Amino acid sequence: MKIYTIRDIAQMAGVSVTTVSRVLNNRPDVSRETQEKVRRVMQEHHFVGNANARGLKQAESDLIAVIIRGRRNPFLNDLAELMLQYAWDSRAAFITEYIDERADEFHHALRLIGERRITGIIFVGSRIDERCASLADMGIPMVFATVSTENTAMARRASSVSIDDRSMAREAVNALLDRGCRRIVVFGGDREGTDSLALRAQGAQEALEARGLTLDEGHYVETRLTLEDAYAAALDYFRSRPDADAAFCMSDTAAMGVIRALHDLRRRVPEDVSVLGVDGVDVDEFLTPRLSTVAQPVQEIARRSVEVLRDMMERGAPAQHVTVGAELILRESVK
Amino acid sequence: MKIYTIRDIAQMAGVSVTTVSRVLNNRPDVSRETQEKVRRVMQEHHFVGNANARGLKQAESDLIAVIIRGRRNPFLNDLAELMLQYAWDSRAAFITEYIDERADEFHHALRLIGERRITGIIFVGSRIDERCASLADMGIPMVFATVSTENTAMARRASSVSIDDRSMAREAVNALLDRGCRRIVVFGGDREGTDSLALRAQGAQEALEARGLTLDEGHYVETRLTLEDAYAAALDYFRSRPDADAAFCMSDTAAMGVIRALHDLRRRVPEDVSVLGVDGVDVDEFLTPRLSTVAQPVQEIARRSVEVLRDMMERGAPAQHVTVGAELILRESVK
DNA sequence: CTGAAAGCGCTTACAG
DNA sequence: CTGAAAGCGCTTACAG
Repeated sequence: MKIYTIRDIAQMAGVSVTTVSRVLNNRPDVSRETQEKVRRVMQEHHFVGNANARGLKQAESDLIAVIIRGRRNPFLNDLAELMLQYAWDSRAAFITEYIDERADEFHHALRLIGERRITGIIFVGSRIDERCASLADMGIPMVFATVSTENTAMARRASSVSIDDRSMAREAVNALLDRGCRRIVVFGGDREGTDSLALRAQGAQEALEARGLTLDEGHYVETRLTLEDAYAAALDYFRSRPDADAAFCMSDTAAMGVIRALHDLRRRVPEDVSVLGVDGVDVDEFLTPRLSTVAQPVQEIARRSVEVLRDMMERGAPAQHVTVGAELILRESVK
Repeated sequence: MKIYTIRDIAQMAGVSVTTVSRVLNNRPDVSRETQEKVRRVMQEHHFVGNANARGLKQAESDLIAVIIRGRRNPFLNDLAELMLQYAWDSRAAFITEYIDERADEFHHALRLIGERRITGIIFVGSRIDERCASLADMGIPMVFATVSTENTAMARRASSVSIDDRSMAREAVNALLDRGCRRIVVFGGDREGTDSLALRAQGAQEALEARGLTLDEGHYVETRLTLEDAYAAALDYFRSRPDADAAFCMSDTAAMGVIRALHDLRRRVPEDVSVLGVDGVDVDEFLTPRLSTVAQPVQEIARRSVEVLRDMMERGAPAQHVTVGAELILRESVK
């Protein structure tokens, strides 16, 4: 078995490389016989075009990069998977690039632009890095999925598709309050800034304040939203605060860690402490107790992100900010 | 902001493109001053080389593809992640390619060879497709991670790094038998063939037969190893077999589905039914009950896979078959 | 230590 | 409908 080039195929089919290229790209201006002949030869020899050569020459073809923060985040993985599905019928090619949770997305994006000449970017689960605006200035359309850039300096240049994190968090905490919980602890990330986690912290605080309660530091636990870190943070918190009666966790993964910590402290979920997560991943309903969550509409976020990006790429549409609805799903983990 | 080429840099630095290329590739034969000058210009302009052009020309550079079956499998994701870490200090570049669980890996590999001119492949969690041997004939070294090709027709051409699935399964079932379980059900995949799942089925059967028990069809449940399918299969099975006292599941994910089904049927784990999984993913110890498992040594599999592949690529080493040890970890889900 | 030139495998005006 | 030729941005002998 050998790797054939377009030139080999041309020779074997008795046509020019130009013609083979045309067939390869499904151009209409090739006679049916020629087309069939070339196609037959290509198939016989398992011909696959060299993407490097194609990418080098054909700079105007669309190549979209989906940059995903964290290979091990099931929610983001699901989202990326769905995007690729929605992208399937698009003329553009998609490549996925996983970056470390703490990596610099600006740097990675810049590299992909130089190295692979990508022409559009979807950031999945990224932080908001204002430097990315300079990429938009290069004429690279981009959309941030799951986080809103609407109230940032790059609002007019970078699109975003996200839930309304703030009102979602308000609603979530309200649900806990409505069920009689009063001593609510929040497990979240950095409260500064304008990213999803900061907005959720604000929403939670607003809900509490509306009922005359406060979210003082002691009831806001800042942690990475991983199993390990959330578990450790929860163990630590609940040991000193045996009276807490509910936990609002900013990811389902964090909620799992928190629940395990509560079990270890012999506190029952939901009888003693109600636990509510965010994201809505598959595993939620297979846990014991089944995990309550604020489910993000993954399908819709995926679909809209691809649509918005293509609008920008194909029609030169301006940046848009799409807000999609989240759904509060109460299961066994909430009383 | 503009995308600069090596030519732009050469012009700005007052040298030839050849020299810029040399600096870019850290060749020693460039004077220090020239080197610094060029490097400065590159940095100032955020220069990033075009990977297409490089890949087109430099066919002899090493590009390794890690082909992962299933984007949503946490175990395989972890494995891939670790491989990339071990690969970090290697001179070769790695690209990851996720393929659908039921996709044709041969086809994908062939495409990558043609499109990207990859020079080595690691199949992560793949089935054994004998057609892949023809890729080996093209001189593309390959290693199958997590599944052994030792007793297949491609043993001499494709390496593999895996646990001893058969004896591992024997040991797992023995552990259940030792704890007094007698009516053991196995949730696994296709029993035909020589892949990991078939080997595990054999091992389980051997363990039972050694004690005069049999693994007849009724106690072997064939299912996809997903949460949903394992859950449905378990619900179905345990409804008609209320006397089963243990379940050996061929993945931790499947075990989670099985446990949830048992809860729904009001059967206690482990008091009524012990449950044992395979893989050893992070989430296991955060579940309730904590999941017992046969942990695969991910780190070692990742490291050895990269090593074996590099041996083949750099030293032309023949195909090797590495067996790594699995570890039985008994936690709360087993009585 | 440095540069001019050929060429990797394609695509795309351009000409017929 | 078809082909000859230029060129995408690099790397790499080769010559100096």
